[in-house]
Amino acid sequence: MKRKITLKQIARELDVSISTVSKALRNSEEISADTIEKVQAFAKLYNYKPNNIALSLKNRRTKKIGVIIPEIVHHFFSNVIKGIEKVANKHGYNVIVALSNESFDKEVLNMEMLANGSIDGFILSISKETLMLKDYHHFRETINQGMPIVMFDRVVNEINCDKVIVDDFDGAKNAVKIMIDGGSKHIGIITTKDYVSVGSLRTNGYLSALQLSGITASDELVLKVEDGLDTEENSDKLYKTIQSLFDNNPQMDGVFAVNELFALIAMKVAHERGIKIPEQMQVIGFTNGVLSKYATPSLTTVSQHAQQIGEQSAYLLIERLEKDEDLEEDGWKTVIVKTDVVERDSTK
Amino acid sequence: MKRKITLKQIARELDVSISTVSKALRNSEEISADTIEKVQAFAKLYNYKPNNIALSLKNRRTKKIGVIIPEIVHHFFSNVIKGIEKVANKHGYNVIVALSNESFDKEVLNMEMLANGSIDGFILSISKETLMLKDYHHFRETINQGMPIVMFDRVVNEINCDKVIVDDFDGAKNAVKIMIDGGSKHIGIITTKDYVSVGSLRTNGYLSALQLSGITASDELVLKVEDGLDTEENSDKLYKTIQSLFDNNPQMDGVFAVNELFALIAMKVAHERGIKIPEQMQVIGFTNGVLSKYATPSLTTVSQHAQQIGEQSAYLLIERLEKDEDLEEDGWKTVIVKTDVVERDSTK
DNA sequence: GACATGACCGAAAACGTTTTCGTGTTGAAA
DNA sequence: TTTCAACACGAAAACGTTTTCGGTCATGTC
Repeated sequence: MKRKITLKQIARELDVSISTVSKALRNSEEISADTIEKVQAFAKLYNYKPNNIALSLKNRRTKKIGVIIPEIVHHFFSNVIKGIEKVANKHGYNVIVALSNESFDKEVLNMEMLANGSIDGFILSISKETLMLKDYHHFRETINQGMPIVMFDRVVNEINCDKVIVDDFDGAKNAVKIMIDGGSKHIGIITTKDYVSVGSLRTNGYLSALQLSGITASDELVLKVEDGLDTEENSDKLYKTIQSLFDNNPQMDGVFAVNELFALIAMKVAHERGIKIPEQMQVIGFTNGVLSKYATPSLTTVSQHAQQIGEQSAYLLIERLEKDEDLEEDGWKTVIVKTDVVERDSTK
Repeated sequence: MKRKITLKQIARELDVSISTVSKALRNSEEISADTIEKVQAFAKLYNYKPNNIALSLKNRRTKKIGVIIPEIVHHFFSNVIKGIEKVANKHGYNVIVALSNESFDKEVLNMEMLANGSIDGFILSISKETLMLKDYHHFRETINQGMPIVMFDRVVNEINCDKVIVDDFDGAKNAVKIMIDGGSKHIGIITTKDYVSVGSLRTNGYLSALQLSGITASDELVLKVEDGLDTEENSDKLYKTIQSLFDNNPQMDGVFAVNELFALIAMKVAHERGIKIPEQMQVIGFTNGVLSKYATPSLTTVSQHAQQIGEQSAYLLIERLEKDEDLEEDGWKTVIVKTDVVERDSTK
């Protein structure tokens, strides 16, 4: 098995020094035209590419950004990454993705693997388990060692760093308001446990919208889905949980779900029970993915502009990376990206 | 901004040599218990972690696997990655993901970025654009430079490497047979252009099933969707294309779609036209993701055992990586992972 | 007292780059 | 012939590790 060719090999082959080869390849003024041509021809022939590892070691920077996301399958994260890549590539950075699968251990592990030299900075969204455990030591350590972090979507106040978030509260409030305007009186919400920051923010937005319209909230109508139920294995349990929301609230005429999956299942349950959407029940989801568009009926959603979130995150990180090293430490920014409600056929 | 602590700094601080520190940290016999304790305590205090870049350079291996996939959002790829990670982690490897977004240029770019030192080997699924252009030079070059590649799902005969594929032909054949057994006489297929290998294999399976049952195939019933229509921006065009399949074939009573999205849209179109599923039309998709399960009605699919595909790919790659370098070159393996039909409510 | 034996530690090379500084060889000016 | 710049190139250090090969002691043995 052949190895990649190195400067040293080229040098030996052409009977010049390593330095000469290096300079020739970068068209240095110091090297004669003859030598430059000779070296470049040889390098091209053997398809020489500088070894990135050696370069990283020498420059103490990799020009790579590490992205850690909880789940790869959500359309939201996919678009965030698209946004990150767009900005990163424009600035000469590459993007590397690792997954936490919503697990604390994997998050820590993957961060350690990348932090020790593989990348220059992180863009990440915190896993559910981490949020539940409230153990943020790995973020602190990473930052302490001089590696910047930008958090998006699922952020946490306890850590000082740049952040990009969505106006979850207002987004939820607007969505619920639309349902109220459409005539819904008994609106249920399918959300996550409160430790997921965006979940609780959206829940509060929901409550606020109800209050503004003089509707008294009912605990019965609030379903906080336990963690781990949104995996393939536990899908039946999730299904039953949502069915019970319908069982407990026969008068329910609207559902606000904090993600696409929850909304889809709610529509499926409604369909099974002969509840007509949107006539007898309106449904709105959060996150504007493909599922919403192709659901039957198509789902009204709160769109998050995921790509924009990615772009903003990349900007913040690169700005910090390119800034003069030991300048002022603080001045962490938090960028808020607005949401829009995309109305489709699941609302009136 | 603090930098990560290095062996050299520890050595200076403790007034010993770098070698001593290195050995002490690895509990070498050569070092006295006193020194070991002193060094380890200091290292722990300052949270010393060896610099992976330096290690990679020295060892000429990174213990990292690079995965390149066309699209992050498909449940299929998500599960493949899960499988890869499972096996990789068990063998002490880490996994790094990069996206091609179905683009040839990004595929080449990302491979180059990872190939030059960042990883030990690739596991990848070829982008549609690459398949269309039939330009495989980047795969050849990578392999020539001694970096092994394992291809999965979308593979290509022109390249010699280990491969993991699905029995697309048989899977499609079985699926169509189920619809025929269920009474469908005019079965349409929504597939991709032929250069996507799995697309054409599935098309052939469909044709074979028809032939076996004495049904003559009709060109009208075969819809080969153009590339690029399955992105968010072009979703309307895709929609219209599928509508035209219905328009051209009013007698159609069955649809076989080569992916989840196509199947979902077909169901949506059927629903709009008042066609009852499965009574008046049966639908089967390929790939068993969440969408199928939660569609209304739930979708019968050909399940691909994505995780198993990932595991097999990782096994093949690691086996090759750990093998004695300059042993026999060839003997490329192709592993076939079987499919199963998961029957749900969209078939009788 | 000479010598071997361990115990403990350090110097240096190597991985592949880039870059700074130095050095030798020209040809021309003095 | 000497001197000096310009030109073309090489040596070496540095990035952070691991590992091989010695080296320096003190101790024990005869």
